[in-house]
Amino acid sequence: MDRAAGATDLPMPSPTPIAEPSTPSFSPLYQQIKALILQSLQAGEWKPGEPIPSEIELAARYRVSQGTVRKAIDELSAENLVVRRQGKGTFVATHAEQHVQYRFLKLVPDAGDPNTEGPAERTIVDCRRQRASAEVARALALRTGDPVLQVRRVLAYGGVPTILEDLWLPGTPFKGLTAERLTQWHGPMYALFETEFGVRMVRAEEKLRAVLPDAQQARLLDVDTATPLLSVERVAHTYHDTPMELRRGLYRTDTHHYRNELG
Amino acid sequence: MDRAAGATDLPMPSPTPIAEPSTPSFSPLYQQIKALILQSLQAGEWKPGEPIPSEIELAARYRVSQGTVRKAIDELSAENLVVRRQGKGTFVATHAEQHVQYRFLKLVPDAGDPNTEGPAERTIVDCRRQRASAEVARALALRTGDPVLQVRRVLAYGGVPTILEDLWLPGTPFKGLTAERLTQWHGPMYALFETEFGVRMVRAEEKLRAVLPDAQQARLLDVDTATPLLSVERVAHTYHDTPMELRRGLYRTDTHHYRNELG
DNA sequence: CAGTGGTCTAGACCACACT
DNA sequence: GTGTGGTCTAGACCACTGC
Repeated sequence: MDRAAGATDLPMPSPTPIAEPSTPSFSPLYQQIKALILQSLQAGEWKPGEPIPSEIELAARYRVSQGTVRKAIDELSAENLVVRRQGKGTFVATHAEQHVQYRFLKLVPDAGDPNTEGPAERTIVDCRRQRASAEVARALALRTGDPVLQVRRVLAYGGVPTILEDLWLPGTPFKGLTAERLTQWHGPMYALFETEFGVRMVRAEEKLRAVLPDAQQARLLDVDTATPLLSVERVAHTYHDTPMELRRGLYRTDTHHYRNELG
Repeated sequence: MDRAAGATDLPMPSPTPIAEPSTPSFSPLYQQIKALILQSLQAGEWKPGEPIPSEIELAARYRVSQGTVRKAIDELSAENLVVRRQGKGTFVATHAEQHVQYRFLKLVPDAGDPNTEGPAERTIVDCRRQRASAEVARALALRTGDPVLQVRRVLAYGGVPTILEDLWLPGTPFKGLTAERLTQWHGPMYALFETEFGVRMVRAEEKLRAVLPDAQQARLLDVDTATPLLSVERVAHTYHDTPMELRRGLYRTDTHHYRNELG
């Protein structure tokens, strides 16, 4: 069913937006608008932290009613791609904001709230360019042998090493990322990815397992090899579900736990 | 700011619903409607799986526009308390539905999708009434010594014991729950809670840790005591965030893993 | 004050499911 | 066809922000 309409009547809207790029399929108007906004988001038309145009402006731009734009933004907001602030505007979400910092880190101390714990002490153990193994290539949608960047780091709380992480990043988007850059950066790593490389992590999935560390891992976390650790394998995605990071974490769960909400 | 209004003008709505019970505070109209619907839900006015009144009916009942009811139901739907079905109606959500069965179980097989795995083989190891320890009482918002029901069971997949669970349930709402009832029931345990005891689990939070089993736990899971296991402590809540179940699970993660989505 | 998002209404039409 | 939820519009007013 085509929705094309000769807009002659007044209450008869023209549900076909004049669309800047062309949208292929047919779905509710607000979904099309959402897709268009998403494109602009991905294209970097508005940067993280910046306001996007007001609902009225967007309604005019796409030739739809404000209510339709509203519903599109509602969904983007529900997906944490955008943040609404009454009286001010709608802003591109960012990992740099104080409120939602470390959104993807679910490890919290057993006692006391995560905010009083203070930031982790970070140590970059290793940072090297290399070629993607088959496994890494699959996770990052690359080809085996493509250049990747591997980072290994330790996070400690109150002097106690608690998290050991290995990261793999696709080489091309992260050209220029060095151990020094990582060391000097203060704040969430994903915020650095945004500001320095224009890569915004939007969604991630994790696989959790209980494992024993090998000798090297045990040493870095200051535990013995019989201490069970929480293994967290994460694939983080940017817009359009493009995988952009593989992360393997080992968490000590003697003083912390992984907190999860089930809706 | 009071919203009371003498509805004389036409486009001037009367945002104060005639409200059946009285709603205490002041919030957007649709929030008040949502709260009213929630009350009916909790009171069991409509049972799980049954349709709630149509949007038009509810709009008439509460003296608001359909759009306002719609927004209220939108939120209830987003919170999985209610399920909309186009052309049919809006239904009270239930754990008995095929599609969202085992919504709270995040353990999935490493290979193959969870649906082909088939249902777990369930074994009730223990089921007894006893008095709440301080710890259990705190989790369930009871007093120490209050009657509780404790259940221990093992879930196996393809003959391999994979999950060992201890459950604590408040004694009063679950009066009459026996090992026999549990054994004879086929389907999700939360579905049994709904149909037999009118307790609908709505939300839960979990704390995950990597641990080693004690001798008895190891035996029940057919592993040795050096095998790291995923410990999952869950508190499940019914309406209004009332805790109704404490569950401690031990998951084998050699063939399965705990899958989590980060938005 | 003007501009933004947030709420509410009213009415039209569409898509879907029963009967 | 009737009734349900789903989409879209238009317009009014409210609440918050910042000039």
